Amino acid sequence: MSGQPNDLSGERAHSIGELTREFGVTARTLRFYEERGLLRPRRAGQRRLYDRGDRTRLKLILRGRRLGFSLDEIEEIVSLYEAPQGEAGQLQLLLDRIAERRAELEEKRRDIAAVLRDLARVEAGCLERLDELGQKSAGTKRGGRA
Amino acid sequence: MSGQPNDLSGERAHSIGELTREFGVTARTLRFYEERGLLRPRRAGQRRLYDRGDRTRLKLILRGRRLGFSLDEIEEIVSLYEAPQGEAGQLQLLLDRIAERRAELEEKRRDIAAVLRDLARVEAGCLERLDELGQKSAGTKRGGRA
DNA sequence: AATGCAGTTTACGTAAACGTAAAGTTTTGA
DNA sequence: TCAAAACTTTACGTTTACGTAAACTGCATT
Repeated sequence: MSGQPNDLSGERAHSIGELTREFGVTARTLRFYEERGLLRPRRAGQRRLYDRGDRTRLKLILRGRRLGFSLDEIEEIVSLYEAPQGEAGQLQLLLDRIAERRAELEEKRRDIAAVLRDLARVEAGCLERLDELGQKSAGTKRGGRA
Repeated sequence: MSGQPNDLSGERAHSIGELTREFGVTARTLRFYEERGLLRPRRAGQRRLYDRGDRTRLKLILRGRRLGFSLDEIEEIVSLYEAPQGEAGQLQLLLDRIAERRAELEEKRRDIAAVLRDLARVEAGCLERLDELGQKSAGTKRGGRA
């Protein structure tokens, strides 16, 4: 019903070229991530085939990249999502790591808020100044406020 | 009243060593930022002296760094804060650049929210699982729920 | 006078994250 | 069928953001 013989996922897999277009990354980048162990597409002969899971992972990777995490950190974060159903000790460790990451993310969030606030300030100054200029230019044309 | 002869700022300037301790960066980093034009401490002979303005700039730089901006981008962002009081065309350009940066920052913000949401999910799963384990262990000790 | 500390310049080294080129294979459309 | 397009591996190159080492200077102790 869904196409290829061993289409277990119920969805069509994608070639590397399709991925590059969809996500705006180069093939080199995708191969590099695979080399680093961040992606593990299956193969059809030599060719790589990316299924839904691979695409999900890629999204996570790029998200981390935009936030300035290193690939090592991204690997750690992504691994948190796919953590094994360990016993109590493992689970506690996992919770600890989650807490650490959360703290970092919240720092980043504060940083963003600060920059946005500063930008808003500069913008306000700009607008004010523009307004002044508008007044003056209007005055020049029409003879001023008197 | 405030100390040194040419203390125009009304505050004491800091040596490079003090800065490294205060901000947790190496002296190499500070010199590198200066080489890149991101910082311009004044000098007392050879020695660098960092005043309040330099420290403010450094804070901005490190903030940008934590958010994953390149030093080039950081330079651009910081320069927005200290933009000249240009004429209308300049001001409009400035507003455009502010808008661009704001868009990026808001994407980052969404990314952060997404990661935090995912982490919360994993955490919830962990806690649930821990709870189950607690139940079982209690059961083992006390003979179970019946 | 000697030592040590904090700072300086100069310069080569390095890790991360890819870019780029070469050379070969496989798929696909005319 | 056959050439272009898409993909493969291998390998060296490049940029960014510093690290690290060497050699020098000035100042404060001992």
